[in-house]
Amino acid sequence: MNPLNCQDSHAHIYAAIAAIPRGRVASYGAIAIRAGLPGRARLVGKLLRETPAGMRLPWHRVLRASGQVALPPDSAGFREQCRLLRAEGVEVRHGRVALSRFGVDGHLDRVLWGGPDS
DNA sequence: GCTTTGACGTATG
DNA sequence: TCATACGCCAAAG
Repeated sequence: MNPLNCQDSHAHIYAAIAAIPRGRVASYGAIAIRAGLPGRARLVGKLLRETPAGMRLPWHRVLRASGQVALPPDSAGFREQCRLLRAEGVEVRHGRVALSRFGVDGHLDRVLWGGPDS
């Protein structure tokens, strides 16, 4: 395979995140899987960390598998994420979201997220 | 080139 | 619910 593969991975990850419906959330692992990189959730986090501010990406919809926000509770990013989520109608309790209700990778919804038919 | 670090995940107790 | 252990891999030192 090409050494340029990692670049390709980035594109897939961005696409996966951009595909999260408004008012829903997805875990890093789910993003990784959708990007064709199972088991590489850390790469997703790495990428988001390095993502420039000018990027129009719904990064706030990406949470841990536990539903917890992956940023330090005392950081500005944490508050920003909670704010953006609530603005979309997602309930955030003590830095956590009920994936059973809002998670795209939950049980509801390969249908909701996968697209029209997948 | 080896070691450490990290916006993670799953398994166990 | 919390803590510990291990797997994963790119980037930085």
